[in-house]
Formats: sequence, C-alpha cells, structure tokens
Amino acid sequence: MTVATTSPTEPRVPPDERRLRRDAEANRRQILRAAGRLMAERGLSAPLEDIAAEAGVGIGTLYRRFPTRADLVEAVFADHLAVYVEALEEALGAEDGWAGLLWFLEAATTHQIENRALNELLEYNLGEAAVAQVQEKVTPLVDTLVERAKATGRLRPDFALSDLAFMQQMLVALGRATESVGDRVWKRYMAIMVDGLLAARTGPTPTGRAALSIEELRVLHESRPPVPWRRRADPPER
Amino acid sequence: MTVATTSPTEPRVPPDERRLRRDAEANRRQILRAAGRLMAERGLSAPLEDIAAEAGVGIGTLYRRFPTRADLVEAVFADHLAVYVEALEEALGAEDGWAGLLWFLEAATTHQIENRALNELLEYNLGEAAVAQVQEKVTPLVDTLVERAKATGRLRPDFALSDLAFMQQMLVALGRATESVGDRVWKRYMAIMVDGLLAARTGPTPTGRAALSIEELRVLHESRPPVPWRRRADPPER
DNA sequence: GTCAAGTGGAGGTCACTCCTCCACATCTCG
DNA sequence: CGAGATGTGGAGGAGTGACCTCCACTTGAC
Repeated sequence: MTVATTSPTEPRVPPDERRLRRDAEANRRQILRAAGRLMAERGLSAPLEDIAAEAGVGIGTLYRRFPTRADLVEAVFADHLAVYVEALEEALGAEDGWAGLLWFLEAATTHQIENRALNELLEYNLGEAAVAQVQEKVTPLVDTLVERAKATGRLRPDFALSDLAFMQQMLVALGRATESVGDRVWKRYMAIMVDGLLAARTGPTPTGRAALSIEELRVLHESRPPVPWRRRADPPER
Repeated sequence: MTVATTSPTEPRVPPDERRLRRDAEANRRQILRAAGRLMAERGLSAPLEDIAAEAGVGIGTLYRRFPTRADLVEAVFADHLAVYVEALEEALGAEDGWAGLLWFLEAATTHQIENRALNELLEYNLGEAAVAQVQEKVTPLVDTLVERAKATGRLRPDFALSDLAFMQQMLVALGRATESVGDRVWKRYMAIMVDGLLAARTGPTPTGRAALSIEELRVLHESRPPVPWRRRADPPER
C-alpha cells in the first residue's frame, strides 16, 4: 500500500505552472478582459460575481483560476502599470523640460480618471509586489522630469515630486466628480495650478509649508486605510 | 359607540409638536450630540446603532424620535449650516476684497475637512429643504464676495463662483487624504492655486474651458448619485 | 474512447445595517 | 402618593450584498 505519488517518467505536478487546456486558456483571457473593464469602471472591489458574469463564465471558474482577488488584480494590471513608465519616458523625451512635465501631468491624470482601478492601485499600496517595483522604477524618472523642468527656470524652485503626486490626486478627484459634464473641466484647474507653479510667481502667497519629502510621502502612503475589500479571514482568533 | 377622540378642553394631539417629557428631551439632545460627533467623523451614513450607543440610548429611542435618517440629519445640521452664512458675512466684512475671498476659501475648506457630514451634505443635494434654502441665501453672497475680489484687480477676471466651489472640493479631498500628516498640507496647494488666480498671470497656460456657469453647476449637482444610505423601501412593487 | 481537466451555479456563510415590537421603567400631575 | 401617559431598551426578524465551496456534469487531449 505504499504508493508512488508521481510516475517516474512524468512529474505529476510541475513546479509551478502547467499548461492550460485550450478552452480554459480562453476563459482565463475572458476573465482578465472582463476584470479589466469592470475594475476600470467601478474600482478594484468590483464584485467577482459581476466579473464572472461579464466574462460569460461561472463564478467557480473564476475562483479556480484566481483564488484570491489579489491574484486577479495582479494578473490584470501586470502590464497596465507599464503604461506609466512609457508615459514618463515619452515626457522625458520632450526637448522642453517644462512642457514635458505638463505633458506627463496631463497624461497621468487622464489615465487615472479613466481607470479607477489604476488610481486605487496606486493609492492603496496594493501589491507590495508589483506596485512597489514600478514605484521604484518610476521615482527616479519623475525626479529627473522635475529637475529638467526646474532647469528651464520656469518652475518654482521649491517644487517637489510630492507636489506632482498631490496635484494629480486632486485633479483626478475633480475629474471624476465632473465626468458627467464631459469637456474636461479639470483641465481648467490644472491650468490654474500650473500658473501658480511658475517661478515668476513664487512667493506672492505664502505656502506655509514645504512640500513633503519622498520619505514623508512614503510614510503617509503606508498609513493608508487597508485595501477596501474583504480579505480571507485569518485563522480563527480563539 | 361614537367616541369623542379629543376632549373639548384639551386637544389630544396638538397640531405638530408636543412637549417632551424632561428625560426624553435630555435623550433627544444626547442623540443630537452623538450624531453630530459621529457624522462629522464618519459621514452622513454613520450607522444609527452606533449613534444610539454613543448617545447612551437604545436604538428604539432613536427611532421613535427620528423616524428616518433624514429627520436626524436635518435636526443635526439645522444650525451647522448657518456657520456658512456667518463665515461669508465675516469675509464680506473684510476691507480688502481679495483677502476676504481667501479667508473664506480657507475657512470653508477647514470646516469641511473637519466635518465630513457637512461636506456630504453639500455634495448630495440632500435636504431639498434645508440645503437648498441655505444655497439660495449663500449664492448671492458668494457672488458679491467674488465681485469684490475682482474689483481689487488682483483676481483673474474669468474667475467664477464655480471655480471657488471646485477648488474647495479639491482641497477638501486632499485635506482629508493627508490628515494624518497634520500640518495642513493642503494649504500649500491652496497657496499654489491662489497664485494661479492672480490676474497678472492670466493666460500663460490656456485654460481650455471657461468656468462652469451657475446653471451648469446646478445641473451637475443634480446628476449626482443618490444619497449613500438605504432609504425606506417604496411600497412593494408588484 | 477514456479520463484528466475544466465548468457552472445553487446554496451555505458572513458581516452589516435597518427597523419593529412590547414588557418594563420613568415621569408628571392631580 | 398613585395612576396613567409617556418613554425606553434591545432582542430579534428581515434584507442585502458580497464571498466561497462543492460536486455532478461537460469537454478537450491524446
């Protein structure tokens, strides 16, 4: 009754991945598409049942493929985040540093207004994994972008990376609130803010406080409320 | 068997209000205080059970006194809204129109950051009743405030009432997100925006779109998602 | 043709909140 | 003081909106 659990010629359970059946693979892709769409629209906590329905697939299927929501999110946004890096690289390519900065601000804001999940992904420090990784790649790039803009002499010298982050966050909030008006109302306020960033104007109104340092920003980020969906319960308390 | 439902000397059910018993009146006040505190902190949809608990009162008591959440909200904020009018009046009292405008922006923003319920109250067109009424009183005052600021020549001439509303909304959002840092981070961005409002700077960055008119603002407001708490079910459908 | 792999979705679970109801407690007023 | 009107607490039923499991059945691969 001692049993060989794996045949000698072919390992039963290949270390990590095994090839999916063709139909299963197709379903998997459907799920990812559906999740991408729904989460962009309704946020990271879009009900899994809705996603399954949108994908034309049973809820069980979704669960077998992605046992936790985090797995799903990760799979969906693996590439989405790369968009950021691309935008940055394009912005850095601009010959005028000032224009590059504005271009990036606008592009990133548009992106996050259109994709609510993306926005939440950055807000909740989510993946530890994926996001942190991107963060690490992105931070120095943004830094360069800012420095280049300052070098033109147009940007107020006390501008910092955190300013960019917060302005973006504000514009995203507004953009979403005024979506129904169409017509990009938020751009008006981006323009106003940008005018306020001109070096020529530094000082007329006291800012009262320097920009947050990257370190402070990181701390703030980590004190965020936990991710907004229910996690699998921890092993029972008592 | 025909019965006199009211005694001739003393009407059983005075038209609207009847005097509460002393203890009941005390409870009522406790409830209002508790609701004020909790709603400021957690928003208009703070669980009624929590409010009752905070007030040291049974849930039944709360319901007898305020049959619907709307009743409670109305009672709590009846006066809170008056604060607005006062702030406006003070701002209008400033001799410098520009300073008055800034003072009001700052005061109103602080207020709404500290009181989440107040913020929601204005966002969801809530009371039809109370809010609309205040709105009506407030709008012309704000208008005057803006006009006075323009008269100083410091404010960009295309500034409109809606700009004030949106800027405030953005700052509130930021203020809440950065609360944990203390230190009023949002004021930095208020300063930046304000710099962008200076008439001297009009134009450097194209705004792309004029400010929303009051009419447009109203329409936007009305297309808001419904109030975020469950309402008493309508009489059963079928 | 066989059978491992994959599927659907009914139904159990859970966490919340709402709101009713009534035996009991507390005032008020004569 | 005592009677009756007024007020109270909070257990419990009901509704909601998600999560996740399980297994009889279907399908693709070889």
